Amino acid sequence: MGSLEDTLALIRRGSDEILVEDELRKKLERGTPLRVKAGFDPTAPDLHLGHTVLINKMRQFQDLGHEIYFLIGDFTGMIGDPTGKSQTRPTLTPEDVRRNAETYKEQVFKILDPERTHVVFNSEWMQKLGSAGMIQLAARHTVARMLERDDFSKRYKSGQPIAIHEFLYPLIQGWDSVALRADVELGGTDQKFNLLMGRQLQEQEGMEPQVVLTMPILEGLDGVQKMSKSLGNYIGVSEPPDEMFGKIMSISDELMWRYFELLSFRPMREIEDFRARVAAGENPRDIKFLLGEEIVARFHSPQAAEQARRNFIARFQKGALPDDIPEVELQAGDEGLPIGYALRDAGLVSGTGEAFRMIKQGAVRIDGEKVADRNLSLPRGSDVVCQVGKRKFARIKVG
RNA sequence: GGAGGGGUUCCCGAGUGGCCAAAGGGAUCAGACUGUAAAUCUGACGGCUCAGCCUUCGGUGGUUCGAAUCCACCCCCCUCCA
Repeated sequence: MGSLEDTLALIRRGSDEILVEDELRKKLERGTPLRVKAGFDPTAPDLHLGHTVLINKMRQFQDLGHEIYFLIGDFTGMIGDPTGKSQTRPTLTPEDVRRNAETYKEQVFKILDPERTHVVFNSEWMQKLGSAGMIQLAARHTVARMLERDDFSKRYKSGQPIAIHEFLYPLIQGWDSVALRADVELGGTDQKFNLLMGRQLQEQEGMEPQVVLTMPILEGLDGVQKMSKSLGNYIGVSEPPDEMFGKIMSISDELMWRYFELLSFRPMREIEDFRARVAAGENPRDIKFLLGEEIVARFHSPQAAEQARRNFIARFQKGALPDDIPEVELQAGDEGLPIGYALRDAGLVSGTGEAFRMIKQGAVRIDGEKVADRNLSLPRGSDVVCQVGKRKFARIKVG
């Protein structure tokens, strides 16, 4: 480890805000490992790259020798974090929460060192708190102050419902920091309110308040909304290499720089150099290849990354078929299998209505030949590759 | 508890008796152009082998030849007052 200033610079990289940086400096000066907390709501069973922005930062703290508390909000998960939501979220059943939490644990260790990570569940102390304790906790904050939170006030002003239990969420998250005696809490910028709650509660408990470090929210594939499972604009860390690579290639050039900044481990200096090269006329696609390879290598392997790039080039630049086309065996009557049913049953379209629409739009190909006749039937014994649009393929065998 | 406003297709949001499967926007999908980019343009966008038929406008029942639109009751949300 270098000097204190080097450490601070490293921590600062990519972060949005550090509250309060002087306090962090003092904590670091003590030389003892800090207790670093980050909480995750077990609502989404799959981690995506958006989550990894934060996890990467946790990893960084870990590498600096600090103690990481990976908090799974199994208790709060039953409430559903209202942050950034325009409406009340449905609560999860204990079953959902438990199952999702398991998946979280598996996936997070693709980045964090399991040996040096404390995985904790907030139900541990929240269950003990009991209803009386919960009421005392609720008494520590006022409605007016709660309504200061941007999304609450927006919802309130625009006439959207806010359920009372949603007010409890920030309080519980803050109480988690008390229970863990956290020195630092990491979270997305949208978590700022909740993170600051921890400082307040810790001070009330006579503890030194935690330092709050916020990380930017990663935009999803659309480049506008935040990456999230429910919006479908995400890249999951468990996705197959080709999928992961392809999704990265589909982002806009502008968004690529954002991804470099938040997801790449390359030094900023190197990224600036890429920018210069693109400005000088280099095809941004080739730079995007580098990003795609780095990400795939992180979650799979360097070999998989290279293969993904080759597959991508073969498929989209040279028009080759993907090599992992799903096979479907379908039964036909004497007259063969009508194309509409074939496409539907192969899962290429949602129904025959969509099948006909796709045919009309010229999106359907069989063995590379464009299909124009909606009354076409696949005869028995057919073994053909059907394609709908650029991305959906299936090998259909008719029996 | 009282008064008022509202619940429309994935989302937002028009629509107050037939011309409504329901404007417009967003999202999405497809085609063109490309770098599977982005942006843009074109088309589709409840279901169905589809020039037609079937099922939708919080729920249930009613009025009517005909209801998203009118009536009754119920459920839910919001605002103000208590």
